[in-house]
Amino acid sequence: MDMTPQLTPLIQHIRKFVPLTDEEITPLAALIHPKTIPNKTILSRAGEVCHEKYFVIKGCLRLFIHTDDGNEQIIQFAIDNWWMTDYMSFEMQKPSTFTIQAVEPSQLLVITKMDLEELLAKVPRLERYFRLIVERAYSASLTRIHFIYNQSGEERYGQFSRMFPEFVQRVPQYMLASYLGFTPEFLSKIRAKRKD
Amino acid sequence: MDMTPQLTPLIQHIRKFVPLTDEEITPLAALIHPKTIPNKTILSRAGEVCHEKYFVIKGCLRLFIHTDDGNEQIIQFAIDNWWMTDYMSFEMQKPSTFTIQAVEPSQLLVITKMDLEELLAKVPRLERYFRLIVERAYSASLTRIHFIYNQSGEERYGQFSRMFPEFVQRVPQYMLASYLGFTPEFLSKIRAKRKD
DNA sequence: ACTCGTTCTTGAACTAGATTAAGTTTTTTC
DNA sequence: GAAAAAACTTAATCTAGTTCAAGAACGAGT
Repeated sequence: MDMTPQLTPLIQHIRKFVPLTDEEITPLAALIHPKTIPNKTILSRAGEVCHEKYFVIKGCLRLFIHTDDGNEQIIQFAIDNWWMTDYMSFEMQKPSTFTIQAVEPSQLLVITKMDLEELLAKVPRLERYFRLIVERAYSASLTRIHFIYNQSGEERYGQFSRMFPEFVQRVPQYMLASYLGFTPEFLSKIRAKRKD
Repeated sequence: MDMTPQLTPLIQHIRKFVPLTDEEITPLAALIHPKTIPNKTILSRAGEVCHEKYFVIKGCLRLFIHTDDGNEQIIQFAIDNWWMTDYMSFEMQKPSTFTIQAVEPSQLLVITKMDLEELLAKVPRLERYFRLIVERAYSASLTRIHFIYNQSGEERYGQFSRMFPEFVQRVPQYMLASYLGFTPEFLSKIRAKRKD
């Protein structure tokens, strides 16, 4: 019988990267907490220290920055089975430049900096898990830089909607435009062109 | 007396992030090897598996991708005290999309995938070190995406040369242009404008 | 079902940066 | 130290994407 139904997606995710015994699940369950939040909930605010790390079970988060001209630039989305935090702020416990906010009603798992350190002390194997996770995220972001430099906005949109067709439906278009690095007006034009 | 003079910069670097006893240095010294290479040496080639991870003691590496139109797009530079590898290829042992090449005569420390796994087994604390390193690199690359989206080429160049004034002298301008995401011609114009 | 706020669309005028091509300067090599 | 190769500059033309402005469609709450 499973004592930690909410943790299941995370445990499965961890086991894709490192072995995890049943005893090791105990401290995990003690230190990580489920949290259900409505759309638009702000989890971490620019200017404040980011104290928590979030694992998305279901839903969607965005990490964005306030630009000089008063807009919001979306740097990252997190959907099912992604960890999200401001790594810099979280690790150094310095004020964050980013804001993390829900873009849909979402089911999360949350762990604080303090509890994560305790967890890593108790289950050192997880250092490896988190290393492998970040390595993937880093690789992905380098590839993203390559695409930003070498593809037109239209090509990036095409590729993105081929890779995440359902996702394009889920978030407002102006957020997609922000993430892809162009204006909502331009996205509108791209879509108009494709319709015929 | 120091038995491992070449490892000193790495050991100092590691100790900024995690404690490291003298006994733990022994496996480190046994598995990591110094390597001195001339300018333009190719360390890892697109299409082949990237078997090694490089720590730059002195010099400079670049990681780039061959674009469809036959150019080279520089994704990352590595200078003193940076690790460089194609994380995706190295970790999955799948063919790499990137090429890693020296841009100056360089002094490196090299470790193979196999030896790294052995090292991590012997000194598990290093999992944490490598995690913290990649987290920083990941944060930096997200911030870079923000700058690419929200600053003009000229602003990016200005900021880059303020942050790394010596570095701008060291590498050819067309590489800088490639890294910053515009053409060498445009960089030329920026510089002409600044001269007066 | 109506309303208010949010999101999406369209078009005209504009600009940062690309492209092409030729010429110049600097560096490397024999 | 001459010749070849690599790196940098300049200028004219062109285009992907921005900005601004105004209107249309959608959606959630009462």
